[in-house]
Amino acid sequence: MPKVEVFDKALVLEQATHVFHDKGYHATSMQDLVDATGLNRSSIYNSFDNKLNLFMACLKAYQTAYGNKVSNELEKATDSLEAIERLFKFYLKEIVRDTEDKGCLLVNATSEMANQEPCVTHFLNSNKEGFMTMLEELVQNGQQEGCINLDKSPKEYALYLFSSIQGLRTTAILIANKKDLQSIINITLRTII
Amino acid sequence: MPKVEVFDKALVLEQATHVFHDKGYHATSMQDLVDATGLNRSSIYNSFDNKLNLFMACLKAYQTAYGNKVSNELEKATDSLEAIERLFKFYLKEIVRDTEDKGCLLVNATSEMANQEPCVTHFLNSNKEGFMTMLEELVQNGQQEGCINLDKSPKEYALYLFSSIQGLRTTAILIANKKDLQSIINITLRTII
DNA sequence: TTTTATTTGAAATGAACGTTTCAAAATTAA
DNA sequence: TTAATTTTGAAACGTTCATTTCAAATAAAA
Repeated sequence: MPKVEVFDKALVLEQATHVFHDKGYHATSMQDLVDATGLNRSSIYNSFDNKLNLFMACLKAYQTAYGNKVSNELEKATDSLEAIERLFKFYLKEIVRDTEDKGCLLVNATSEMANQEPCVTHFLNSNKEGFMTMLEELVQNGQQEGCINLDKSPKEYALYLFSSIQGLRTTAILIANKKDLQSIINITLRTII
Repeated sequence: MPKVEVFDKALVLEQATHVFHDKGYHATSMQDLVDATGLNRSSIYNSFDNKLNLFMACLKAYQTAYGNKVSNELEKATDSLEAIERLFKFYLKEIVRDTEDKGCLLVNATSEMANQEPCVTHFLNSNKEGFMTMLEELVQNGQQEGCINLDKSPKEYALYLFSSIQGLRTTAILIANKKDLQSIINITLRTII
């Protein structure tokens, strides 16, 4: 009996994500989202309830898409240090691709909303935990393989790398020069070798 | 003949800055600013023209206040490495003081507005230049004094430190733990020693 | 005290905000 | 073909937005 949902939800999320990513949460209006998705207001509210909920769905979609890309990169590596190098290389590539200087949606959400919207804070904390777990495993394996030094614990190095990536993504908004960013990465990685 | 301005402009800027810092630019309404400053709308518009201009004045006030605090810290140091250590210690202190998890106003402005508002972008770029110049001098002196290694140029290390601070300020929004943040700083600084 | 310039208060401006409403269109199962 | 259910479109909802208006209050200069 039901008329079934006709639009491509993944595509709609992608389009909405791009607007949020470009303008931020508060500067994005529902009209912007209507324009970007081509959907009717009613359809958006039918599917996502409200603006914040749609934003949360965009955060999750962004996180998933990035997680998959990162996983693919890591699988190519033959050792854990190379995996970390590939991780940074991947971010550098993303930064260079980002000609609109949008930065990272998750980092931007941290700045704009982490101290204001509990559901965003919760999401970002979970994301941080997952990312930290991945980094810790990489560091631990790297230390066992002998390609990462033992000066600090996997947890400490993981947090250092996490913070470095956050810094890189913010710095890259102001500094487009690829060589400069590569230099930051080189110095960062030399620390753990 | 003129009736002279009666309110304390520095105080008003401080109050307005706090609101912008807490909620971000777009989430802050003129009503919020009226409430926070106690000023009448007309007085605000008389003195600052519009919301964006008031925000710019807040950025400048914040930058000046921070610059002075940083200068005071640096003067206490006996060598350039200690100066850099004091710089990071100062940021850590600021982070711990920031119980509302507001982060850094300038970093937040980079995330929220650098790709949208040309005047904000211009301000943040100037700020970056000034900060980089200071860091470069510190590194160069440190290298001449022999307390910072010669592996990389002053410019490269300065950018690395700049990016590290940006990362620290964003990471600290999600991670309140002082010990963890101190660990990040230790690893960062060990790199240049 | 009067004149002149400025600040203030309070209300009003029109536009934009997120969200709701509801009848019409659309689609599938019976 | 009819009945059931959902999506759609367009308009309207009340609220809030940044900004303007303007008369009244204020204060220094004449």
